[in-house]
Amino acid sequence: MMANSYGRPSEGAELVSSLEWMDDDVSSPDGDKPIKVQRYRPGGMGHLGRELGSEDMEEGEEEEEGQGDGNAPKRRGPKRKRMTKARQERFKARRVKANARERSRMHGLNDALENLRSIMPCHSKTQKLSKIETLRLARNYICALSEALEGDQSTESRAFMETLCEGLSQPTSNLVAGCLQLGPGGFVEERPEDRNGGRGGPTVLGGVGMAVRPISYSSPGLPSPPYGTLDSAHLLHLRGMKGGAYESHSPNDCNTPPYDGPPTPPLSIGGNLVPKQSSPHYLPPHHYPPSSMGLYQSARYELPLEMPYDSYHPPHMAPPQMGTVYGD
DNA sequence: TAGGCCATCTGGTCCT
DNA sequence: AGGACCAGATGGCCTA
Repeated sequence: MMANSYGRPSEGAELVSSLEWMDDDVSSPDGDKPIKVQRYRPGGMGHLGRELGSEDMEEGEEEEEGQGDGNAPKRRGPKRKRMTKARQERFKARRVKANARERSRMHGLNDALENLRSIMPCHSKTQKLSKIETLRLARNYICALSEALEGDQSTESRAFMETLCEGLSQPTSNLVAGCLQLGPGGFVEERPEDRNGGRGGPTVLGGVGMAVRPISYSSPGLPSPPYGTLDSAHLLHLRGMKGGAYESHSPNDCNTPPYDGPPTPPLSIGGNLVPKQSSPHYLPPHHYPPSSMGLYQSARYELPLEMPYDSYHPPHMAPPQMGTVYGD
């Protein structure tokens, strides 16, 4: 079997699946026309001569009407046409073409998704956002920019970051936080507490108008990383709470249902991956709760990093510097 | 080994 | 009839 770069079956793999199926006729609620229900039996190889359904019967074989299990209800609906060799071939060809079209369609969809990724504020070629996270982030990005345009918030504000992180998984939130902190054009100013070994994040000055620091706060009752601070993504757990500050009432507003997954650590900074050990604040992956494996997968990549490890501090580490960096 | 993500195949439905 | 779109199912890959 041919395999593409993902190790998946590709061209030429048509008509091969591991499904064995049977047709059942079930009356629709109005009892009018029957609904064909396929019951899958995974793993069987007996499908190989059957994947074309009843149309793949031996030439000249009549439909199984009245055959087989005598207790089985008679098939309703129009009698199927006899399957000739020519029909078999046409059916196969049609299926092969349909598969190719479907592949092509999905590739187009993926290309569009890749284009979307490329304009996301934390686009990274080494740490690819999953499809669902790309869509969530895109939505948040639009909302955040809209609010910024309306003058409600600055792109440097904490609110902007919060909007951006709404509904995202913790790793993605951290990725966004990291990228906005150390994004292109920005530079990191080492603060005194950093030099003294204190816990503090980098301060971003200048840049592209997105110098945003993730929020750091204590949160009783919520799972928290060992270092005792949380970034803005943890606010998401409060958003869905009844009467909470982030409760959403309108499907049209920019609130996003909270992401229910457990918190996970930062993995990327400035579009690159966090080094596995070099940062004094780096927490090895096995210390994290298992979630959002998609981004973990990217941890196998070993960067390249654009900044020295020593200057990196996970977003969690940045204590609030209200009034210093934020726009609000 | 479990769980997340993904590509692919497939049949159904709708539309032209 | 055929194409586009969709959702379900499946298996591969990867990481913890």
